[in-house]
Order: sequence, then structure tokens, then C-alpha cells
Amino acid sequence: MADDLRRNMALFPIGIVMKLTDLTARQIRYYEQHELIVPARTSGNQRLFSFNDVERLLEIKSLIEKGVNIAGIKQVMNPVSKESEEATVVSEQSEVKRRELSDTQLHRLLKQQLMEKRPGKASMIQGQLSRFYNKN
DNA sequence: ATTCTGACA
DNA sequence: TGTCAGGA
Repeated sequence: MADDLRRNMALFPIGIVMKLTDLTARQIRYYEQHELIVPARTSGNQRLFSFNDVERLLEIKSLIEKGVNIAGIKQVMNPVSKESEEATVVSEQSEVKRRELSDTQLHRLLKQQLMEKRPGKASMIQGQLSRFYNKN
């Protein structure tokens, strides 16, 4: 359990994260603007990512590929409370619950989006149901 | 050599 | 999202 201490320590610069996640610096910075990730900064204002940040980015990437946009991801993903170090204090159970909840929320969100889908207006979810079922 | 922010022919 | 500028 002193594990996430390591998972949360800021280690790599954006360049490495780009290779690790196959995301562009543009995307990574964009997701940060939308508070999907909160990487640490060096004294020189350079971003430093932790393993947790990379994991989140991979999750985000996965959702993006499923056709979920930022708005949808914000609702499905656990907001980065305090500094990811906070989540470190919660029990392993709540960790599991959060995942289950996320899935439920995704399902609800998808249904919700499909319903209120009005012509002309861009929907939050662009993918179809099929995409949702063969997830991960 | 890398990364950062802001902006858009 | 890509990409270029101008600075650190």
C-alpha cells in the first residue's frame, strides 16, 4: 500500500508520456486543461507525470477511441480530487466500487445521450452501442 | 534538444 | 487536433 506512493511520484516528462500513451503533446495538454489529469510541474514549469497520470491517460485514450468526448469522460472518470495522493488514502474497496460505478455511469450516460440526441446538435457520444459492448 | 503557452492561413 | 511562433 506504500505502492501508490511510487505510482504517484512525478517522474517523466511529456516526451516519454507521448511514447507511452501514443497521444500527442497537444492531446495530453488538452486533457490537462479539462482537469482529466493534473501532472506535477518542475521549477521550470515542465510537466512531470506519474504512473497514475499515465494510467489515466491510457483510460482517457481508451474512452476517446470508444467515441466518448471530454464531456462524457468527465462524467465517467473519477475526478482528480486533491492531488492523486488523496485517492491513495481511500480503501481498496472504494477503489473497486469506483470502477464498478464508472461502468454503470458509462452505461447510463450512453443511454441518456442516445435519447436526448437531437438533430443538428453535436452529441457527447459519437460511437454506437456496439463500440460500448466490446470495450477495453 | 525539449517543453510551454497562446493562437489560427 | 494540428501546427507555428516566441520564449524558457
